[in-house]
Amino acid sequence: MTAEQAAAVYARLLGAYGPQHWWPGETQFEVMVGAVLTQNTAWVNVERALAALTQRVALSARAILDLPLAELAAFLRPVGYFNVKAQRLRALCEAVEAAGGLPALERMETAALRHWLLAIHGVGPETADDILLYAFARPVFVVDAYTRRLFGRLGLIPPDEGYEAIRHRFEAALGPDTQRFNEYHALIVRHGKAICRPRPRCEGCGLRALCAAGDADRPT
DNA sequence: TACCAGGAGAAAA
DNA sequence: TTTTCTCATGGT
Repeated sequence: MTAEQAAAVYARLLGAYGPQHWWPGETQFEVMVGAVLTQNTAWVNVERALAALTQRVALSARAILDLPLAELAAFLRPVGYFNVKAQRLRALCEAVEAAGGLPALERMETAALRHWLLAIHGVGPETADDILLYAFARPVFVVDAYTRRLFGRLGLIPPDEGYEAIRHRFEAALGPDTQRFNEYHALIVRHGKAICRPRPRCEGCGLRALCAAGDADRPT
């Protein structure tokens, strides 16, 4: 994918949907919590769980750690995988507390912070990059299922390429630009929710004219 | 009824 | 090392 292609898709998406002003979280810590809870889950269900949780306790690492695990899981029922996510959220909170809180994390270099995040149980590459970009404003491109689907169909990334390779591809094409990474990923998700669905195949997708050769999964 | 939703980790091959 | 399975509720 060339810089021109990356810029062209971005311009199309921005023109179609306008600025998205992501992430839909009020505070730095809420963004971190939301990143874990939204794993393989629609955001509307994350909002339900967050509303239930914050009605009971303040949204802080300490307050969440003080909740019994079963009670925390009960609040997380709307997001699905609630037993798994209760453990993952607790692991995140433990790590934040052990690190000395958010100010200590803010002072870390991006590579070190990413390494720290990936060492937390339940934080994989996408969740780590969500947190880096949207909670810490670091220039890291987030690759998710929508990104793979759209750019695979456009023929701009190989269908079986790994997470890191795709991330580097975007970062090389766009240059380190936190604001653009933020908006670009939000627009990809918006497009994915609206049009670029798993099936039927992208009918009516406004980006079809950009489709290149070589992807069996792209629209016909 | 079947599929999908802003994944990740464990287990199996 | 790579692939498959499991976790699970809620909406369409």
